[in-house]
Amino acid sequence: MDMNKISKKWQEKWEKAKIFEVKEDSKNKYYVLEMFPYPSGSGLHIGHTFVYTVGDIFARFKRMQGLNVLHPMGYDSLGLPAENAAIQVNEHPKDYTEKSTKNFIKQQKELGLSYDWSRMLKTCDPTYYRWNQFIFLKFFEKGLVYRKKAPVNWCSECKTVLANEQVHSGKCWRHEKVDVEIKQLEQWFIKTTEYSDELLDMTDDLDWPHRIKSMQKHWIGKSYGTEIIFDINGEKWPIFTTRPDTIFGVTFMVVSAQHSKLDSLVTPEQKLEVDKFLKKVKSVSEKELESLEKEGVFTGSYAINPLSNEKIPVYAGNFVLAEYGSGMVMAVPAHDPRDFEFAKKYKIPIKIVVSPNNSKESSNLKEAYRGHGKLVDSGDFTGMDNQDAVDAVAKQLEKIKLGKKTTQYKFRDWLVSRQRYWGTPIPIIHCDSCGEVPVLEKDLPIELPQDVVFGEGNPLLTNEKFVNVKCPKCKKDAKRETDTMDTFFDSSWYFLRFCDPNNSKEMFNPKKADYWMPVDQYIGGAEHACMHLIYARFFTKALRDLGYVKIDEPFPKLFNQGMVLGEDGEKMSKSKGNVVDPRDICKKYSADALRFFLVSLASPDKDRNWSEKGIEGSHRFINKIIEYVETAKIGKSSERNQHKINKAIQQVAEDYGNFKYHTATMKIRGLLDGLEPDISKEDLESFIKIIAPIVPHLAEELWSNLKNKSFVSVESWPNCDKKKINEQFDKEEEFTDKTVSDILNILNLIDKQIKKVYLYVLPNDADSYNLEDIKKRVEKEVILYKVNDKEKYDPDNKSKKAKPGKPAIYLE
RNA sequence: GCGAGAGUCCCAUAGUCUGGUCAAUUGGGCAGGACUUAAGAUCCUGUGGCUUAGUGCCUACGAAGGUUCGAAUCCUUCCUCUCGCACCA
Repeated sequence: MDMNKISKKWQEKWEKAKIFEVKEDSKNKYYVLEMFPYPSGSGLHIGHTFVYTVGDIFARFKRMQGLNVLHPMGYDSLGLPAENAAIQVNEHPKDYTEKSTKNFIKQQKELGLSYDWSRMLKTCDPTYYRWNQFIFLKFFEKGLVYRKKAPVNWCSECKTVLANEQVHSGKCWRHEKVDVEIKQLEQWFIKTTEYSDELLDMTDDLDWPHRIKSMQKHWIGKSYGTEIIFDINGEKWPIFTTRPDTIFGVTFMVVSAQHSKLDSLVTPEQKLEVDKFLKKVKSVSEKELESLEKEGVFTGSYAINPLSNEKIPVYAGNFVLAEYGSGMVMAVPAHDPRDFEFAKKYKIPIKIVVSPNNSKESSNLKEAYRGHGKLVDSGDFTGMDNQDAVDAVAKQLEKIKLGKKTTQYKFRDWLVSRQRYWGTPIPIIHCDSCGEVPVLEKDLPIELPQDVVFGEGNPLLTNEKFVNVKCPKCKKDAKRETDTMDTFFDSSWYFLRFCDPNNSKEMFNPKKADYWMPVDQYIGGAEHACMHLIYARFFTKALRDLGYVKIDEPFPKLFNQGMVLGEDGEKMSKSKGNVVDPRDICKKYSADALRFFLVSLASPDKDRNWSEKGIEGSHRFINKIIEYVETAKIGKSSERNQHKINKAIQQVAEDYGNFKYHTATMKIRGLLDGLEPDISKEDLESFIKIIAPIVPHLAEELWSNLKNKSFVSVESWPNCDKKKINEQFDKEEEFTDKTVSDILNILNLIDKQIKKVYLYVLPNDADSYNLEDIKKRVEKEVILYKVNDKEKYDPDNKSKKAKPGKPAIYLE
């Protein structure tokens, strides 16, 4: 059997018969989706192959279970890497992307993935991204989009700003060597924080891997505390603290060096010092900032402690985040390690206000005390347990209207504008008189102009026709926004577009979205925990509140597949030379062998190492399947076969449904191993159906060889006839194995020439041994007696040693 | 530091939720055998230790304790590893 020919044949037949295309109907729907790829020039890598295989097996299984399965595929084809790659080879990003996408599609088809190709979408098509623009405008109308000058993350390699989510440990998510710089720039933001609470609360109900949920929760990072208002120069400055109980220990304040109102705090005498400090802070990246020693400078201003009325100096510091809380903190060096470090450095007094033993001596304090204790030196609160004081102080502040209990989030609004070409143009026009004016809906899409010059700065600025426009409001000369949208905007709603991908009137028909959504099973890598998965959830909620969808969550179930590592257990990389190209594997062995191998290695959620020996093993197994089916005697199934098949129908279904493909392959191996040649057509067909989700091409071929006209891919999963399951057969297998093992063991131990093997079994067990099988395996003549057989040949009187499941043995 | 997860017989992996049927699944490797002129493919067997005509015993599922008649499986503590977040006040 030429597997490659077969694969191609069936791929063509599937496509021609459109068997994976679906419409809304009365059947129960099931939406299976793998995160769509970013099509790169280098083609599909083995990791892609793996996720799509994982998703495809699931989709195929659900389809066979009779569900109306939507399984679409698309391409996240706008974005920076394509732009950069295209520039490097001196091509236009559009042409470059088109080529890459074509290549991806070709390779995916070669894997036999059961997509509804009629729904294929590409985010770089204006027919798609016009709806990005539409959504942007709707968000704008609703007040979910705004422009603001803020300290933002800048990647010098990407030459654009980045969202918070795209900064990983101070580095650009795409350039692990590039430190992100903080710049003050005017940028577009999406008010993702509007949904902080809902995003946080609803994570609990999601059927997602623990760690993804915990990562998201962390990312949103809700903390409960108290807002306290300090008076500085007659102005009210709120700060956020989780430790209001230590308010009497505040000996200084620190405002972020990036704080927009820092200037107003700096006195003329301190201006020089502060400027010097700011210059120094500016030149360091966020990453360095983290490892850096805490530094600061006195601003010259003083704050008034609302409870003690003490006058406390205000510093500007490099360790306070401008964007968290109010960008200023109250510093309690005795009870906070950061404040302690700072106070020691600048010789600021340290005042103990919480003590486990009433001690107030701070001069020999080695580190901040963060434990519990009684309040000391704390006015009316002195003597109170500090945990009780958290509430008591908050209450008191509330009473005098200088504070209140509140919550804070780490989560920030999403910075969506990018100073690059290959993205969705932001549909806004800047007018000197009218300000930021949204493009009219009828003017959408704002298409990306082809004619631009790539070089320094945003290429879109080089197309004057694109930039110079009339203001939609006052018709005067105006400038088009040249920033484009973050690529994550595109992927935040593509799953909705799949419900109605060719609609040119609406972004999707609401009824269709109602039918298909939510995505019943989403599948993808963990790297998107705090990026795509948060944005997509936000979009769904925002679109719900705009009336476009009815669901609250797009992906109630998420499955994270593991990584495919190189043979050496390292991440595959060109420099390590451990890269495996799926195309080569397909050619050498077949798509089915690759699919089978990838899922047979380990449970799909775990990492796995590539193994050349392993793929050979899978290839061998596939040949074994072919060999069996071709030599099977079709007629009536032996009872043992009926038992084995029916048991497998049940067990494998359970494994497929729970992403336990690895154990499914183990059971399939076990099944084939024990199948006898005599089998009914129906049982043989069941066997083919069982393997079909993993090795679909082979299954179709075997299926059609049985003179079936239909596609096994859309046949229904076989019914398990429980009456046919008879554990006696498993017992027999076990007894037989053990007996063979025993006989061979004895043969090994003695060196007599043996011709005959006599077995003496307990009468009850007599049917539990497969004598033929034993003969074949020990390659000797075997004679079996019941122990109570009067006529038996037993010169050594061995028969008395027989036990349940264990015959007595005599050799001669 | 905080959070999530994991540690099983040469390697990988199943079993852990629902304790006994577990020296423990499956693949790979290795070893022996069958087939073959030979090789390959295929098939059978073995692969913790000692021991034995198929037996029995010991040691074992990261370490140490505990619960139990009984633990790879439940509880406690510890160690190691992986991943994510990280000056969030």
